[in-house]
Amino acid sequence: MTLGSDENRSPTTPRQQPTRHAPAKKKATATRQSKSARPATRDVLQDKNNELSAEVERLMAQLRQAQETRDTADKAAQAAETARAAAEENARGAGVRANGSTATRMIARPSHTELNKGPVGRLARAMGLENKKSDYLAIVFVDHESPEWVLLGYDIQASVHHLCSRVGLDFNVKFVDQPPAALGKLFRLARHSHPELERFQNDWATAALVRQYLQNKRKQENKKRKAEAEPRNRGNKRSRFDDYDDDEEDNEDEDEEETRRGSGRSAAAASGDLDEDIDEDEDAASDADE
DNA sequence: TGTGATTTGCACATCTTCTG
DNA sequence: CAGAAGATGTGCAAATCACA
Repeated sequence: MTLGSDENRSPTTPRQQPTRHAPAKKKATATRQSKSARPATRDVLQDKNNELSAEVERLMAQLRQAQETRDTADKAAQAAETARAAAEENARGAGVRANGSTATRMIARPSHTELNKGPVGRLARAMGLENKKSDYLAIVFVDHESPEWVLLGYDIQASVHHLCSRVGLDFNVKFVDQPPAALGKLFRLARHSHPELERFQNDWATAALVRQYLQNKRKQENKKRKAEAEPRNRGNKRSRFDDYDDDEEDNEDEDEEETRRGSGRSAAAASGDLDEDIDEDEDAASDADE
């Protein structure tokens, strides 16, 4: 669609010869205009219309070009990603073969139903570690050639738990509400610490560990809070006239809660050296990734 | 487009394991 | 042995999917 074009004109309408100063269309429309219409205004509007048409054409061309550029870039990125994945897979395969362990294959996330099947050890089983409790629960020393890497001597689970606080996850917040940046950082660090975690598509195993950990943490927090509230509520029956004090205490509780949350959040983020550690880890991880 | 089935994530309760 | 920490079972709500 082009504004001001002649496309919509009836084919029966004879095209008038354009003059140098007054285009045919203008003349044709002018004859149909009422006498009260001002020719000067019409000309200005028509000029404006033509200008806008040209602008639209220009922007459409720009858009087409941008889309083409983007498509090309997308294709290039996709090709690069494929090549990178293939190279990683090769390297990993070579490493595994060198260690004499089993061949690597990506482990897809099991469905909820699948995960819930069976008596115990759902997560470990889903991760393929049901027979390797040593990997899942006991200590696995990672190859630590990089001296700045500090997560040594932790098992997968402990590493993930440790990373939860290190990246500053808020234990009062649900998994889905955790900042994506923090989770991304956690996944990256976990993969760097335990390369076997790379086998799990989209870090679902790490996510499951984090989810479970957060759940238990919240449970413990709630339990603590209940326990704290219990003795105060018990034997503390008040009359209706104590409303004022009640409110004040409620406020105190809220302040306490806020402080607790704040300290919880800042426990990981507030200490400067911890942040530095995380940054260093991140750098190390990204270096390693590259 | 409405509806039933399935999946997913969560809270809560309970059990198991570990630790001092 | 008690308490802490982690794992699991159950039920619920919301999201998603498949189908008439």
